[in-house]
Amino acid sequence: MNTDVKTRTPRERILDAAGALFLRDGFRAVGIDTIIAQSGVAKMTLYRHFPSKDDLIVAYLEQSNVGFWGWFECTLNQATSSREKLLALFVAIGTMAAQPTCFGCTFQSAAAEFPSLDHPGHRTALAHKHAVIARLCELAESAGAREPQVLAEQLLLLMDGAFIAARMFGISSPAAHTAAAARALIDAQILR
Amino acid sequence: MNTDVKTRTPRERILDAAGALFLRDGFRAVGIDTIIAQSGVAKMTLYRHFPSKDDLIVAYLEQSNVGFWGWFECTLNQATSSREKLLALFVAIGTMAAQPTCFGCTFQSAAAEFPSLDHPGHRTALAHKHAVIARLCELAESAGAREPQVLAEQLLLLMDGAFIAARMFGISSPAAHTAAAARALIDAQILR
DNA sequence: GATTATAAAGACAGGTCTGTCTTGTGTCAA
DNA sequence: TTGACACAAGACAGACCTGTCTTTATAATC
Repeated sequence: MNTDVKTRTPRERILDAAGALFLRDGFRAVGIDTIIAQSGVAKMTLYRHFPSKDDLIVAYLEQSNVGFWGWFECTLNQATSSREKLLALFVAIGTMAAQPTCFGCTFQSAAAEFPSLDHPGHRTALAHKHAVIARLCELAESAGAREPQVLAEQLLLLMDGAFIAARMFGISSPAAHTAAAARALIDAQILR
Repeated sequence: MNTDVKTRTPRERILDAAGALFLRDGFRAVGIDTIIAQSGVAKMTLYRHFPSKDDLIVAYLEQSNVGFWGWFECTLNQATSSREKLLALFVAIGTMAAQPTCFGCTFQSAAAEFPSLDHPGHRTALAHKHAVIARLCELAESAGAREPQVLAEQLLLLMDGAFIAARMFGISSPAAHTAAAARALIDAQILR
């Protein structure tokens, strides 16, 4: 990552610093002062780009969403058939979530820390999860699942279980068995 | 629930009020003042029973743990064979987690809000999850699973996925498909 | 009845949080 | 050159947080 103060705009530095801190420590636990110290930016600069902390949180979640889909589609592209794409995805999720350095899913954290469905952070996180279900449903349907929507939602449960395990367990995380579990769910829905 | 101030000790009232608030709003979001207002107890009374907020959080988690195991074993007792016990358990989890009134798993929230493995709240929550895995492993072994530990950890992923879905989604939660997913995981490990 | 323990009510201190304001500096464009 | 703008640095206000202290009332025990 390019950390040069000169070649990166204040907005980028703020979002990167806030993201790393939010992901690691949580949204409520990280204060504005910590973010400006970490990003080397003045407080007024932060509040010019993001009128409130909630606005910063939403902007960070939207940036994370973009990054997520880049990783997601890149992982799918490592396989050819839809079925193999799903399997490859959950191999990647399991591998990532089983590493002790993984902090879990930031959208889960946002929804958990801001339980109200009206909170902009919760709404952004929920929209992300709905989009994931929709994309998994496309893949499930293309792979010939009997009930694509059901398989998609089952796989989301598994994916989110792996991410929360990544946050709870350090080493020896149950997330190591994500891929095998996904294969069982897929095999139960798609005849080979 | 008995809400009579007279027939319940201050300690019980504190734990019940704190539990409801922690579960609904999160640990950091709920302040001591809110807890004492909700439980109708003086601040010094709270601090006499629980020297710090962290102590209160741990006491609440331990009480939740006891309640969880009561519900858990009671649910298992509705079936006879180990295999049917597992199925009944995940039917119950799915039903509960799909209701909009479900706030998810408080141990997940504790671990997510206190990411440090050293934090007493995180440690208590993690111990709970390890105990769940151990109990699921017993059941899986008794049910004849090829790899009981693997099945137990896969089922925990599913269970935690259902709980986080309960917290993220209001209505139309993917948790509705928990039971079917559990059945697929169990069928893949246990020959009928 | 006297003593002791427990609890209610609330003031208080010290810290942290978000968000605003001021001041000074550098940069770019007209 | 000059005006407009973005930014750094930091003081500041007001709210909220945890935890302590004091005062008063009540209940149990000797």
